[in-house]
Amino acid sequence: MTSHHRDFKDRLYAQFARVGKALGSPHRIEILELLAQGERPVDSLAREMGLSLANTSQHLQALRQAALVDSRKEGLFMYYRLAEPAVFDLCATIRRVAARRLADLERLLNQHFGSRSQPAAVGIQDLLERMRLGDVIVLDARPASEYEAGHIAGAISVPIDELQKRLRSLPRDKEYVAYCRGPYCVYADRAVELLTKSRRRARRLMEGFPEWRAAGLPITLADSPARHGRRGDPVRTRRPRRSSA
Amino acid sequence: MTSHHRDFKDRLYAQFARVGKALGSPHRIEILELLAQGERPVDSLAREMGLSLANTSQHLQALRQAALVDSRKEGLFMYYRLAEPAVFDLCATIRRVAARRLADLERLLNQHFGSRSQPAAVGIQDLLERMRLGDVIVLDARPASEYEAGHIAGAISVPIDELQKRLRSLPRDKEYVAYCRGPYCVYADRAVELLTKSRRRARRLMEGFPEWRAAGLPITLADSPARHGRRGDPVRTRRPRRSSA
DNA sequence: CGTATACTCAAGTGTTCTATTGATTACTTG
DNA sequence: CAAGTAATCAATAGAACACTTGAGTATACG
Repeated sequence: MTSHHRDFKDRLYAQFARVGKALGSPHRIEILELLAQGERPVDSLAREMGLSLANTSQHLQALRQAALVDSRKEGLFMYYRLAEPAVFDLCATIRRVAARRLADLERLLNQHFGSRSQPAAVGIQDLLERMRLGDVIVLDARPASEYEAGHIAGAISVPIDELQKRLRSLPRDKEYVAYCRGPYCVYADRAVELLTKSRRRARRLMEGFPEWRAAGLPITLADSPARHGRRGDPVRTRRPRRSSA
Repeated sequence: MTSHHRDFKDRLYAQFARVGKALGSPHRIEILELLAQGERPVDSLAREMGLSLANTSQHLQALRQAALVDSRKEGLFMYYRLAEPAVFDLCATIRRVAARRLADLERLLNQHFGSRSQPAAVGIQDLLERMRLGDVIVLDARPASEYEAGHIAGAISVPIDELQKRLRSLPRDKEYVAYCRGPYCVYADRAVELLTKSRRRARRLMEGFPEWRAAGLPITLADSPARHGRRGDPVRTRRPRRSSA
């Protein structure tokens, strides 16, 4: 009975460790954070992360083996997504533990953000309150495809790369709250910087879209599957009829 | 800026992956689950898990590097404990994802528990309700040292190995709820089995002590540091004066 | 039907991880 | 101070892992 019981325990913990193993690679964590924004095809991930296609594919296989992601094929593209909301919880908890306990991480963050002379970040509850009062513009600084896949209800999409040239079309009399992928994403910081330089009041949301969604707050989802073109290309989905462009 | 930014991201995710890596070994997960019951010295962990002392120590170093555990020295013994409650959340989330998504795990559990003809398990809320009504005996089936380190307020300690011989001292007119280390621990199942065989009404608590504590429900903590003797030995703490035993 | 594209697979290589062994350190006790 | 115990350290062999490269598969498109 005892050795049989050992055997059961070993198998049991081996299963749990399958999930843990998948979380043991920096690249795989990054993939999960990206997929938390919405589903994406392999080559889009590979390009963003600077990995080879084959390597990215292999990491995705590893994540699938650990049951952390699912996929769906559409034409040539294989779209991967988080298998369930709990997977994002996993990432968030890891971040929380790391942030609280790892001195190296704190040093790294101080070094990178330390000298930011920005207005304090806004919390999710603060933003909710503000939105109810209606005196705020919520600005999504992520790439357009991520906005399309899902965004905070009522937010406008201004990808960080386009903000500069779209500045003049943005009203001056409102206060801005910019958000992006998460607490460690810099897009919102850059947006706040640009907005502040142009004499607008702006602050960043501390959290990102995934945290907002996980809190069960109102979001707008894509009506059709996400689209991911390469930078600069005209975005193509299935069946592009050039006459209808 | 871009390559510098890549560098930052790489360092950032490397930090998160430090935590993930620590969760990638079955033995380390088991250690964390044991430490969730309360602090323990190295050799006590090693003996329970059937690992060598050196190996166990190394795993603990790995966990410490990932900032998941802390330690404290008392005499010859080095007591390890979870660094913070969020570490248990991590384990619990991993279990949840694995339970929902891994077919292998489901198969393993069916194979091991599948044929259990036991009364349905009780949830934490059910138990709370019952305790308020006062018609239930809450029985802690874990080893005495874990009970001493912390247990559900009002529970009695009946380690599973002693239950058989203590049966006659247990009242027959009450209903029992047995709990142990967690949902995959079998101590409570065995306790229910023995109690049922002796014509008592008994059910197990679905969750274990760590889940109860994580829910913020009332517990009783050790007044003094935990003690872990080897089986059968008289429990020794610091400064044992044989006259006062 | 041929070409291009997105992805996967398989093999190879260098690295990292795990567990063992034996030695060493730290502390307690007599 | 010598002996015993808990734990760590150091060295090592074998396994597992990550990334590359090149080939192979499936789908789309002209």
